[in-house]
Amino acid sequence: MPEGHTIHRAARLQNTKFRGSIVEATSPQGRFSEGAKRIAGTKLSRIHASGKHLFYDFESGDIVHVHLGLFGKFRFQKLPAPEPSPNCRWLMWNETHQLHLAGPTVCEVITPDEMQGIRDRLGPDPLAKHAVDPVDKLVERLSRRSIPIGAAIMDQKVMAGIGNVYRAELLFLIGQDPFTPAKDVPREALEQLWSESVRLLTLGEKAGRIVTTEPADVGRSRRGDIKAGERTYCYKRQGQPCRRCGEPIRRADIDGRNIWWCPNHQN
DNA sequence: GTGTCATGCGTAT
DNA sequence: TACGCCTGACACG
Repeated sequence: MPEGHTIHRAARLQNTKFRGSIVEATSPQGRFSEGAKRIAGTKLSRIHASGKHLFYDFESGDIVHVHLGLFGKFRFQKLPAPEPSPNCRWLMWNETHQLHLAGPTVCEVITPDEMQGIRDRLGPDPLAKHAVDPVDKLVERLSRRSIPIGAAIMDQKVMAGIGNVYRAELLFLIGQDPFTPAKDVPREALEQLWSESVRLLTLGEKAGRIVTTEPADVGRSRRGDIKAGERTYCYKRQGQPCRRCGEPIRRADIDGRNIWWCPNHQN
């Protein structure tokens, strides 16, 4: 389930077991054999995330760059662990734990310069520790663009880490029509967009899942009680009543991806 | 078993 | 706008 929260969570959890240790590595599926051979037996300094990109810094200067794409999945297992699946692209382990990666869009060894290039191309990341003037950057990147705001915030150069679920939920929460041209969205709304994205992705990073609803809106008393099917306001809810006003949620297509919204109070 | 869809993104047309 | 890549879950027969 890879939006930015998943990637930052992976970095945080994997650091607890791998940071500072000598690791071994293979590529059961074969497509990362050269890379695995290169890092095997070396020290992993730290793991960090930018938007949906994960970076594994090795003491040698090599960096493993991973992007999960739509299908990529990690299994983070205590040893002894089951045999890796045949489609495992990258298997990495130390004395106590193993990391099993399957189905990523990207798994490659890069240089620090290449990593910097990737990071430079990303917009502000709501989960970055010290984002500098993020709202100014949003304003700058959107002020001349006539594409719908719903398309713009999926562009990782505008904002890093937002995917299709958070897109729908963020626009719902700030009451913004997804089809408004990006340049016509007032700064005030972009300020809200930023603060809500920080709040929601932080929640998602902690919980390990996307939950955007408030307990009161789904008839519960505590966040911990929110069940599957009650965790979003819009996402995949076409035809169902808006949790805030009862209006049927609508669905449309923006650039080949589904978007859901409440036509009554997103405008 | 087959077909469809999915929380992504780069490249070609 | 379409297609390719990569996997898994689910609906349907």
